[in-house]
Amino acid sequence: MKIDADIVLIAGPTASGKTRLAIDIARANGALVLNADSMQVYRELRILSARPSPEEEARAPHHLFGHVGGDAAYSVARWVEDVKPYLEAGRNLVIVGGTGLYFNTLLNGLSPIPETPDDVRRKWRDAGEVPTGELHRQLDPQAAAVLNPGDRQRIIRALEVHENTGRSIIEWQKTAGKPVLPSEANIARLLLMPDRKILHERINRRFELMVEEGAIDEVSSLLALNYPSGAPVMKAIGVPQLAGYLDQELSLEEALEKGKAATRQYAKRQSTWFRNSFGEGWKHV
RNA sequence: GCCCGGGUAGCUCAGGGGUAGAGCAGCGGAUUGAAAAUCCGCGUGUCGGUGGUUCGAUUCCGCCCCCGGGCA
Repeated sequence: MKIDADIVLIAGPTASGKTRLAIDIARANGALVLNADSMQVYRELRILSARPSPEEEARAPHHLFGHVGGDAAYSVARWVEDVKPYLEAGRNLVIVGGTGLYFNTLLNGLSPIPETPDDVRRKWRDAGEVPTGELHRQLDPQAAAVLNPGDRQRIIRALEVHENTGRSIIEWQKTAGKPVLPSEANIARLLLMPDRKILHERINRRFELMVEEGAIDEVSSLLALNYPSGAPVMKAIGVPQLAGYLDQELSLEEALEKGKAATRQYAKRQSTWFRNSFGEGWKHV
């Protein structure tokens, strides 16, 4: 399937068929496939993150898949830095994934907030015992007015930015970022949005397939690395559930059910994002 | 066949003469350096069927059906 564009963006919820479409287009377009999925970047999760198999990767060049370790402090900012060299090289690209934030950043950029040094970041992230409501009370007035009192992750981010820069994150965010994609490029945006019922069936089947293909061993190897429990890779869908099975807190049946449910819930959040943020300019395929 | 227990939301179950709730599942929404994260919102229902009592029955009574368990 050839697409008349230098850069093809493919978005869609998990299990919607992105990988296959990306490979087809990359082959037809002579493009390379870039990953836009926040979990497929992690080396340790090939099966559970539904990363393309070695056979699939052999059908077209794949980049930014499994290229970082789960102990890395990865983020959308680092992902953008990883993508830039490919844009500068002017290659034909297929950028595929399910992370709405990554696509938004590609198209709109990030506000120019200074990077938070590790010590400041750690100070707030390690505030484990402090109740979220207490952290919310420590926010600057602007952030306090905007952030939900229960939204611990955004509260912590706002606190670290304020401490590091002396300015509210809300102020910083008023400065729009610069789009990452070059304005002169010919860009096609494709969105896969299968019917919810069909998607659920595919998700359920795929989770069982993952376990048949060795997802439990994958989790057990990951656990052996002793990464901090808060590391993003440890929160990937399927990891906590299968870890629960390995710890004998869940039966295999329960772990499967919880893993499938978590995946369905994730697909729903993705669908919400795409439905409401990816309007104009995205073609449903 | 008889005796118990039970049939209430998709699932597990609570309730009880004024047409019903909880958890899970599900649905809607937000989303600026952890984003597969994090957060906000929403009960979606012939209360097994059918007669009766009652102003009013999902609730009480009768009969029937179904599912467990026990006795034969």
